[in-house]
Amino acid sequence: MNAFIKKPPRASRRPSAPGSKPKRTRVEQRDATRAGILDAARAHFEERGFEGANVRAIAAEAGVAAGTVLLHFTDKRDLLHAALFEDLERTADLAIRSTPQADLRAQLRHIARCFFDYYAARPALSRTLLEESLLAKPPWAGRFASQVARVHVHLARLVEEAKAAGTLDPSVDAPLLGVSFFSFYYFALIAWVQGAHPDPLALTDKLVAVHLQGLAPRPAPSLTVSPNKKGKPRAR
Amino acid sequence: MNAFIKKPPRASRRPSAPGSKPKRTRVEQRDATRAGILDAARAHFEERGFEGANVRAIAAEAGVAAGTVLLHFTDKRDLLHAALFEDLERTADLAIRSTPQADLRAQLRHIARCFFDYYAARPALSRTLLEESLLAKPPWAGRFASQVARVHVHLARLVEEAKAAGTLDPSVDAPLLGVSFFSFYYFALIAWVQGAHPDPLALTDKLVAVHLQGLAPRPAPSLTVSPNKKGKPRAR
DNA sequence: GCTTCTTGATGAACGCGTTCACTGAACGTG
DNA sequence: CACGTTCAGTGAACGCGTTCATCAAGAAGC
Repeated sequence: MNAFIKKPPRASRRPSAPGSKPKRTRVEQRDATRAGILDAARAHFEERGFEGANVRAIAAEAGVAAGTVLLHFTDKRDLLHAALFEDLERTADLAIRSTPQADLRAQLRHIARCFFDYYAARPALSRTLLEESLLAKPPWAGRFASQVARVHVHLARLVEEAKAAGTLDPSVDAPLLGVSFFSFYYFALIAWVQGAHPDPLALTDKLVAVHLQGLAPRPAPSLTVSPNKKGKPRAR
Repeated sequence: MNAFIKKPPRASRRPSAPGSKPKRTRVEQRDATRAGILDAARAHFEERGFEGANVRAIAAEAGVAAGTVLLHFTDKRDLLHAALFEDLERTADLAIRSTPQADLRAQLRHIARCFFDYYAARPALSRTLLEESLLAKPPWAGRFASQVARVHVHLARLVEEAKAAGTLDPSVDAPLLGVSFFSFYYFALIAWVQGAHPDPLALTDKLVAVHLQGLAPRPAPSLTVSPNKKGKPRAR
């Protein structure tokens, strides 16, 4: 600008709240601005979806300039993740922490339900959140993968427990069974998001049930038999 | 424009090819323009990916204005699908037509390979093509779903044949087994696209193998046993 | 306390997807 | 053949995500 003209202080210099705020450190300032942007982002994204929300409106609600948003977050997608990933992390924590002592099928059903609840609570965002959890680019891809890995470890532990309890054949590959579960879970979620299936939990449970049935302990080939043995899969 | 000034004819009035072209019908013109745009779109999308390609550059290569592209196609995504969906349809046709007479596992492996080859041939586009095949919006969602349904019918037929041949338990739900296959196939493809797994075909095959093992015919509970019976799943 | 450095913030400019007012040639009709 | 209509095509304008030159206030150094 023209150096001879002293510009007046800019309007809304700080993120606005009525009445002046005491001076604060840069870190406090940065954190407060970031928190305000995230709050506004959550509200906008959840209400209008990812594409329906726009950065200028989010910035306006946070009381900052659009450029400020992009100073704190790499881009619009980064903002979405920063706003909502913590909720997904809490969901994973809950799924792990609250897994009941029950048969494996019920446990897997419980875990699936926790995640489905997360998506069901955000219908306008479910497609984008799912898309990103599956196909995000670095660095978020790594974070989603870590989260899946965390749940996967938990699943493998549940599988080992089922083997020890005799409800799964000892030869079952626990990590691979975890991958099967994730396959069913994601397919059901995609079908739900696309409106092709109304109840992703029921579909997941069904697929899991058939898969687990096939992994039930089988008698060793033997001349000794027990008339009480259950062996026939449920017809469907 | 100023009615008193006669504008010279616009440059590149028609989609350009050196030398004048004979007059042609509107339908011919429309189809020729559309084909030229699709050719340019394929080249740009395959080379630079969906986001790396831009509509103005595609239009320039097709010898038309950007607005012309949007006259023929709803938006940039519609252009992508119009450019590449036929290839995916041919891939599905090939997968169905060339399924060998073999055990079910080999047949499913073959089908998966055909589709994986389609994605592998377009590395720059694989993520977007996969994303769209899973999560596209109408009307393309319907088209992708129809295609999946077509393959699903084929899978169910293969499953019934396996049941008839005695390699699957008669109680197996053929459509549900098809859904399991799609779950494994998509999970493996996502893992590949994300760089989390180098060989989607091997992963799919592994998941399918375990699943099918669990659906092998089981002896009815009986006092009669055959020492030759194979029954233990492969340990992993 | 002053000077210099660092960094949080700004908002206009830019790139690109999309819209739309306008153009002109093909088409249909009298 | 003339003329009104239809529609393929145009490209500037617009919306929105992102960039970047600039500003100003906190922090560090002397």
